[in-house]
Amino acid sequence: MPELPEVETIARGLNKRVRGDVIDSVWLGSHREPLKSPAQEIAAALTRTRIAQVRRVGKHIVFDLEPRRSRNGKGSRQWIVHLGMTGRMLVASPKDEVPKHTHAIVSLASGRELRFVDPRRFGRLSVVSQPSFVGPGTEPLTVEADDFAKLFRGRKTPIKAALLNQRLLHGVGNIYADESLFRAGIRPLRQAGRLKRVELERLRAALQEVLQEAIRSGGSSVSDYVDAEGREGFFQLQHNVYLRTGLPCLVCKTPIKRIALGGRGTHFCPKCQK
DNA sequence: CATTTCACCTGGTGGC
DNA sequence: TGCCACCAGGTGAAAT
Repeated sequence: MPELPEVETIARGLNKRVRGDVIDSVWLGSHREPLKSPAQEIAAALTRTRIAQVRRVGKHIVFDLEPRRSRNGKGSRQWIVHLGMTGRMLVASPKDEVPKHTHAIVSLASGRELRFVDPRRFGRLSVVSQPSFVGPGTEPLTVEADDFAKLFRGRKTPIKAALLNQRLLHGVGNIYADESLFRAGIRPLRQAGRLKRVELERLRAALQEVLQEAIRSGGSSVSDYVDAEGREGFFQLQHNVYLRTGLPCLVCKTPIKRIALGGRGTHFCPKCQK
């Protein structure tokens, strides 16, 4: 569900609301899919730790946990949450009704709860103990021109597929790949390695603009997405191509085309994008 | 390696 | 109303 702007919005909201709070106890549901390690291990690693901060890395929410001051403490850990397609991470009150598909409830010393809800169960919870969690790829918001160009050098795959590859740029998903290619005037099927330097620079600028604007709008709520407080984003109102199949291009009125690329719906304007 | 395809899930929508 | 096909912010394993 959520891409970089949505995860950024959620992580900022969580950081604001639960930074400094202490995890008292953890309940995990019976479905195995959302857990990357045994429930016991995850619950044990989280229980009685303080949340030092919450941040985003790629599409992951990272809770930096302060080490417990016990003799056998293993040092600092991170609780890593990936929301998959339909995951939500919500700050709630224990009095609030627990929605269907709730897979984890983390009770905080402040009396509130963190709830992980995910109907499709593509999301994942894990705990790592590296000092700093680094994502699979390069951060799109800050990547510079030379590094950006280098990522695509020699690649025969379509540029859209390359944008979705988390080992290259992490955080870009289907909405913002389509939207940034539209803004850059580049067709999704163009071979990544054959893009000219000026096109790559247009693409980098377009991608960073569209991600920043989406963060300012609190993300795109297409179906499930809400932030940590349960509020929808509104960047979907500014989409130029995503899910606009057959509708007139907002620039030239040509109907927006939809193709399947690597199993993902891909939307573009056949006239504006070359 | 790089690239492509498909399975993993539930739920909403639209056609008949 | 029901049934069915298709679609959906994502990955990761297996095949090519």
